[in-house]
Amino acid sequence: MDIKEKINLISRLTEEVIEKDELEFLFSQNIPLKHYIGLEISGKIHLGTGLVCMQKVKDFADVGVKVHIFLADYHTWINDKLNGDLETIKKIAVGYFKEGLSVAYKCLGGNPKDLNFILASDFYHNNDIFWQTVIDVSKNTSLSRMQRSITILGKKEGGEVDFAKLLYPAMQVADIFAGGFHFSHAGLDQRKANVIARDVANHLKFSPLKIGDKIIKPIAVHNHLLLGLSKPTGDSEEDLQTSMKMSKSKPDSAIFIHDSEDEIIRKIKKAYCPEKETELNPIIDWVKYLIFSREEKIVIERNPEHGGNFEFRNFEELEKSYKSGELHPVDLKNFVAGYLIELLRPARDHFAKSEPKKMLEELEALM
RNA sequence: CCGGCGGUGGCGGAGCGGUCAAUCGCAUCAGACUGUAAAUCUGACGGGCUUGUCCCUGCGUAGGUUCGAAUCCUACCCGCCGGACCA
Repeated sequence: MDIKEKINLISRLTEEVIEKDELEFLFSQNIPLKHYIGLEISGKIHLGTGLVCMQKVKDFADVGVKVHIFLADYHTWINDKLNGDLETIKKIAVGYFKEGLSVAYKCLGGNPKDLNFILASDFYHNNDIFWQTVIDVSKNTSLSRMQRSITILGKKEGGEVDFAKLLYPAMQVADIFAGGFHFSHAGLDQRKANVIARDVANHLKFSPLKIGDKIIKPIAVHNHLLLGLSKPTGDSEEDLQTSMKMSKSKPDSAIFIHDSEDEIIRKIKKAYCPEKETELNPIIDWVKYLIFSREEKIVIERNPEHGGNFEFRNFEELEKSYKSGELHPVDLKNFVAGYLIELLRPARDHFAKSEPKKMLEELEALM
């Protein structure tokens, strides 16, 4: 694969790559490149993580970058998820979570053996460099900036938090440097951490990121955040933005990788999906990011009485048809539900087996 | 540790001695309307059933006062704010 193709693959369907110009330099270096994505062990794996993030992970793997999934148990603890109990979180991380991400990767056609999992607490154990880097990052970042950055934990800016939460961004940034990762991949919501990483990159004493003698900044790759299935609400633009994201805490706004066929159908059926409207329309969003990310062409079935089947060769064609009113929400929904049922079959089957099933049930008992 | 304020249903938030299972808003669920959803309207929304001017549980926890307490008193726990301490 030539460099141009690599750059295209890494950049495709992302919200942004900071800075895209630096990709060419990196790929031309002929050194092993390392990718990182940190994930909190916050609950069941939904399609945002399982399919969108993992698709990008696969893009990295496909261009020959070594991919690392950082199971952020400490961060999860700080963020009070799963009862804020570190031992429980660890167990779920190396059990359910690892299992789930692997099988999600498989759904996308990847080989789970390519995934390198790192448990945060293992990584931190007896790791002076990491803790020194935490302090190093902190010394190069102001308190107010850290306070603003708590949005990466899903907290409202300016909200009340315990002090540990202010440690979180510094730890996340330190993960990148202490691990020596060239690519910091995350959802767009994690932008603040990655921007801090780039801002402090030239000032770190303990573990600057280097190629040869040259200090480089980690390249931030931010993937799209899938829209939730419920109607976005809120007065301010900001509220609107947050309310439309898929969220584990809103049970029916998300589909989980192991949801049953009936659940998938039920959730899609009750999904917000205004006719002719393609902005803020979750079903349209899903078609773009979950389906056209992997299909050259799709055929949508439609009752002959409504005019017969459709064939679309790219998202733009579908979008145009939908906007015109030609493609009806119900036909689109049926297609998406059917597609997801097939795509997720390996995950569903896997979590029907006794061991994984037990892991899932243990997790559900905690929520 | 001291002081102030506060802890009510999934959430927000009324009530401040009886008529309180607790106004109201949101969320949720069901139905009507649309080839989906949304919006709108109707109903349900602590639990139970024999569905009733029925029973049980209930307003941070434990006691107390009172014929009667979510409402008053005491202690304790938790949260926020301020202060004190600071080798």
